[in-house]
Amino acid sequence: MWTPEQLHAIPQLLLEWYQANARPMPWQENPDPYYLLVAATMLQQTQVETVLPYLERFLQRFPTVCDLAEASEEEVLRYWEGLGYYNRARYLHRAAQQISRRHNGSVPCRVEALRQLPGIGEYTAGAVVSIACGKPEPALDSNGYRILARLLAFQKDITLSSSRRQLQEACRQILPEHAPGAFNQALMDLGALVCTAREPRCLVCPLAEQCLAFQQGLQASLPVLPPQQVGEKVQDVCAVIEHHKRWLMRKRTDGRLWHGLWEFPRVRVEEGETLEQAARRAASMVGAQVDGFETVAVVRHAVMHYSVTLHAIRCHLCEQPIEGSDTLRWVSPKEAQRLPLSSPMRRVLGKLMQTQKR
DNA sequence: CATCCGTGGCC
DNA sequence: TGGCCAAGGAT
Repeated sequence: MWTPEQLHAIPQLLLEWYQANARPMPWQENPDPYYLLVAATMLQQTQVETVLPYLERFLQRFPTVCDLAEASEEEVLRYWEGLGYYNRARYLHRAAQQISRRHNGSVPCRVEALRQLPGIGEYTAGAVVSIACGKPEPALDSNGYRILARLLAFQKDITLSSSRRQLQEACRQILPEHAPGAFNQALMDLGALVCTAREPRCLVCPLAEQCLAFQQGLQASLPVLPPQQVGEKVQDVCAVIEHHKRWLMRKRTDGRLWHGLWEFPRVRVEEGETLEQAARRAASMVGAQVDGFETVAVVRHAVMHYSVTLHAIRCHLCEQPIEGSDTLRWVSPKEAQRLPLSSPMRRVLGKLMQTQKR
């Protein structure tokens, strides 16, 4: 796999580059395992610049494992709102509760123990133990896989589990025992700053001389990735059901998209269906009969491979009132603002509040 | 192994 | 505007 020359030169050159070019991270002063656990979880599929303000707010509110374990899921989600992948927040919350009970409130520093916890995979466990505990474990993220694939001119799809295993093994062979945390972070910083997905800056790369892809002029066509799905355009409607200046909101509990977040009852517009018909269907989903439809907001957003136009349609409750429950509430505008919402639903609420003022 | 889960920035 | 991408993990 590696030539003897690469085996020695790569970790050396990478660590030297890292000493001069490391991006400052808030945990560098105090690499606490709990801090790293929260940070690594937030950083899953999410860029550093996006995470940092969330991380600060989150740790200020939940400074210890126990603070997080004792909080309500709804409050945890409120602090996660806007970061996406909300299962991460719910798993982290549960992990904190398990650490509280089974590990006396201190985050374990063994990969096998961490991997038992919900939401913690190979990357997150490796990041925590290597950075917070100095243990020689790889922490390969998409940056690491991309860099290793280019260094080795690796020709197979790097998202295959067989490829991942090979690249993890390759990483172990060059992982320095004395500085695993710095090495792992160096891979991520090099991937973010130099060995980028598009237009890698090979002319300033410390590993250019060791990189088989660069030598063969393949850096732009590696790594090999699977073909991706084509985007689909869809229309959604949410029903803003009003009654005595309150709105009927429901909590999503389908275990899928936006699980645990609140919304105005929402449906996908079906083929041949009008927006008003869809609004009736959204209302009937929570047992409400409505009339008096008026579009109050149109919000465009993207979810995964869908491109969504969300129409918020205000309507009035007719006939008997609807009973609230754990997952259904009549809320004042002020109460609505305090609920955890998805980003598009937060924008709908913002427009509603604007029109309310006038 | 395939699919699902968010969002914002960039070009 | 639309596609791509980012400190992945669960089912």
